[in-house]
Amino acid sequence: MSDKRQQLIETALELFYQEGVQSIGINEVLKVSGVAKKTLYHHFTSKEALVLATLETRNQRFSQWLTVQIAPAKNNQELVEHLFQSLKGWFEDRVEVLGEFRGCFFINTAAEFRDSESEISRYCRQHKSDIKQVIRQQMATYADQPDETLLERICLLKEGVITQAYVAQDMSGPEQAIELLKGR
Amino acid sequence: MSDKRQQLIETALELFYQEGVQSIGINEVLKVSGVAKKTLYHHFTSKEALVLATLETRNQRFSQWLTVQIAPAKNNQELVEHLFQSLKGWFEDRVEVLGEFRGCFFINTAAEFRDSESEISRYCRQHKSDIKQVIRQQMATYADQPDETLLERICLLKEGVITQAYVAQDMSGPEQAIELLKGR
DNA sequence: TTATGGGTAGACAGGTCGGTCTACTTGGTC
DNA sequence: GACCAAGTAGACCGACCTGTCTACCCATAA
Repeated sequence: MSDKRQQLIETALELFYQEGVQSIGINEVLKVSGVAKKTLYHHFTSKEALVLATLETRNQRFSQWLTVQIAPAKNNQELVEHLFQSLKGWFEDRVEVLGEFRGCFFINTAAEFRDSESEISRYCRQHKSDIKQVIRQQMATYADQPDETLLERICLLKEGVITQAYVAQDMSGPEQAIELLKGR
Repeated sequence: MSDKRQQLIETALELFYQEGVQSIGINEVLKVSGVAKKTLYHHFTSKEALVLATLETRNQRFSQWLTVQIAPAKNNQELVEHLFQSLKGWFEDRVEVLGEFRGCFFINTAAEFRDSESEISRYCRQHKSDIKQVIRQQMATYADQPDETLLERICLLKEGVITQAYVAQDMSGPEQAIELLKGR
């Protein structure tokens, strides 16, 4: 992948995540990245293609980060602890690779593109199942049969804590989720 | 309130909720409502003022609907049951007053307006505490001291089930939330 | 040297955006 | 009838949007 292509994606991802895909036009991406318009259209057929590339980059980055965060977990209790404490670190801007917390890029982007059959919405949906798979795979490192019920609950609470942190500016979700899952 | 003002809010709310605030320009609101532009600016100083009016209308509508749905609850277990089954009905388009399900208008709008200090974001935040109060008040009808921990958990799971229903198109959240809260 | 690929600045096009304004109509009240 | 409030159609404005295109440059490989 070329330097310019990467530079465009990085710049666009940062701007889109902070401000919103529809709030940032391609001229702003070009101005901030210092790349020429023709170069942008050399690498991407449209703004949508650029948006999808930012989603893919974010997906890989988030998946990798989470994979590392939960890797030490040797049982379900540790998994829950690692996962939600990691999310808390994200909300509190302690994860540089994920940028200043502005909620979940995928939730936000799905909100901006309401047509659930659009490629962008479908990609956001895919991200959610990708993350579920990341968690399931970690469960599989210490259990023959991952606890599917627990997995469902973790994913449900994950959406809850993220949304609450962003919309309500309430960062207490992770501790609550940990306590709640201890009850089972 | 005048007929035209009400007509503008209703039309804008429907369009904004289905498509997104930034995806619908005022010219589209005018075309669909059949109201003249000068009339719109007679009633609202700006598009933002119209957006805030739609948020208020939605807030009242959702609060009222939820109040009615959970009114029969005589204990925490019933409250949880009524609340989450009501949400499920919403997701499955069984609540006409809330329109075709497109997630939470407040979550979506907060995603479209990323500046958390904007009036719009602050209103979305306010909505979340208003709904929390609706639930707390219902708890107070059958308990001297509402269970604040349960209330927190309900709100957390409420965000989770809504987000998951919208982004992941997974409507199984409410049953999971009910089971999870039974464990406490 | 030539060809190719990647890149530059930025003008241009057609369209939409939010908001302002002209000129006029209608209905109700005094 | 005069006045006021609410309303109409829609032109206009400046700004911004996405995408196309001209004319040109630079580096590398053959």
